[in-house]
Amino acid sequence: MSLFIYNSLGRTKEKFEPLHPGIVSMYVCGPTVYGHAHLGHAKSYVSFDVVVRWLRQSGYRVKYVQNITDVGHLTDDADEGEDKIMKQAHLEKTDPMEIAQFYTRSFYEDMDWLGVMRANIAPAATAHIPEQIDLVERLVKSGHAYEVNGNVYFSVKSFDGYGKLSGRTDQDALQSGIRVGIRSDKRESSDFALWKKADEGHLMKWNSPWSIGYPGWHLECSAMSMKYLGETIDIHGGGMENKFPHHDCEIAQSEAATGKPYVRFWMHNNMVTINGIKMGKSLKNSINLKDLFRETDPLVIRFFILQSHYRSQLDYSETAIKASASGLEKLRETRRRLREQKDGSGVFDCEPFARRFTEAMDDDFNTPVAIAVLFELSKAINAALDHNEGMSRQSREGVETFLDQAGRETLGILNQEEQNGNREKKDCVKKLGEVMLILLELRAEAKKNKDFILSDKIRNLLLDVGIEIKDTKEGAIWSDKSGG
RNA sequence: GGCGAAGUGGCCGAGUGGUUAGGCAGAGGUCUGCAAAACCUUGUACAGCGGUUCGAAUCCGCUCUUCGCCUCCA
Repeated sequence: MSLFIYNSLGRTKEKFEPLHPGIVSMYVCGPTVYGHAHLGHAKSYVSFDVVVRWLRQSGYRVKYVQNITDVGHLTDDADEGEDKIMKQAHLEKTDPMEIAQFYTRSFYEDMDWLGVMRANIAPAATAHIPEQIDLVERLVKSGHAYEVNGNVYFSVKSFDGYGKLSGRTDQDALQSGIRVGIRSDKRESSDFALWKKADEGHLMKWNSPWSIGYPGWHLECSAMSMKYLGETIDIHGGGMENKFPHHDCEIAQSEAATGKPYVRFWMHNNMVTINGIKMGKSLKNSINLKDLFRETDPLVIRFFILQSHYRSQLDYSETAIKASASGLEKLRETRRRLREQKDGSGVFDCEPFARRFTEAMDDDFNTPVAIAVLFELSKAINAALDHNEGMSRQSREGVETFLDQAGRETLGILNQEEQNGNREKKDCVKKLGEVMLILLELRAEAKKNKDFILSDKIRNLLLDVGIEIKDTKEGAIWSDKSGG
């Protein structure tokens, strides 16, 4: 069995083999940190988190780099517009670096809630200015870039195959679409900035051979990807909206500088929409994760995201989230039930499910199908446990191992207990268990005496504080549903 | 205008040339003091119109609609 990945470059699924056997180099475009993360960020980073996890499950050593863009780029490639981080700094009456730091921390906080594992290296653009200057120098020397008035531009004409990723290869057609009358030193309007001279009052600026200024907005990914992963990497991921111009520019400047292929597999994840319209910071319709987490278990959000394919648009609605919450709860319930189950004699083989799960994941990370397999497994497990013979110890352990590997390690959706199990809370949890035993015993006594008013009262009052009691054949069991 | 993606049952959402995706919601049932959970049963879906084919929702063409990119954006 082998892994197939949809490569945006070529638009087909291709068999994945890393450049160096056993080791995968992977770079994913990180966030620009000038505001709190929203649901769109969640979709992107959860999706790539699962990609990394699955590659690791498949036995690869993955070197995963995800940058933090802490330089505010201009809102426009035509030398106009404002620097977003600087703008936010003005708004918050502080300086750009504080803005960047604040929102970087906020970003990681949200990603932690979503169970997104940290990248191996998370380089900041501002910490790699020399590397970026270096790359620009290489391009100037080789004739792919030119300097005018302290600004340096990449000459698109000098690079054959510009636009091959997005399919925008006809530069003349592109030019005609670009509005006229821009004030710029560019030779061609499709040329893009590698280095910009800082205006008066621009706060984030560095010395360079050309001017005191700041790097162009495509540059950091190329420079940092090459520094940490080499000149040719296996996988580069990012949002679809970055195909053009960002990724096409990255390819051009990188390959022009090295003469080698920049990226072997390009992966692009699709957008989150609300009522069919793209969610975006600029559109002011984005759903802030911190707000969302107030009402919804972050892992429900993760599950909701993984229930659709990463290359599909995901339409947000409250009813869709609720449906996901119920679905995930069903899987969690099965996981819990399995854990509390006494040994029986029935034999249960989860191998067919494991095989189908692997097939789904190997088919371009098809998490919706993988999750469907878990639902079918859940049904089969429950049916087996409902049966008088139950499940033998060996069978149960086999199923638990698979569920931990698939649901927890790979998809990251069945790890609630771990999240709740903060060290400092351990003692509390233990005490709660003891207290619950007492309550359940009292309730059992009431039931025995047919005092259903009292037994129901105990159950209802506990439910009010988030503890659910269920009567089963083997007596009452309880679970804490309040912990998120 | 150029480049690209997509239209699936009440909702979300996979997939595919002929055989059940899955989840949520709904209906009926089993179990239960009741509840919850679980299980069983239940849904003649694939935008429209042509064409290819023994057979298409799946391939081709046209039409309609939606969305993304062509300004920063996950």
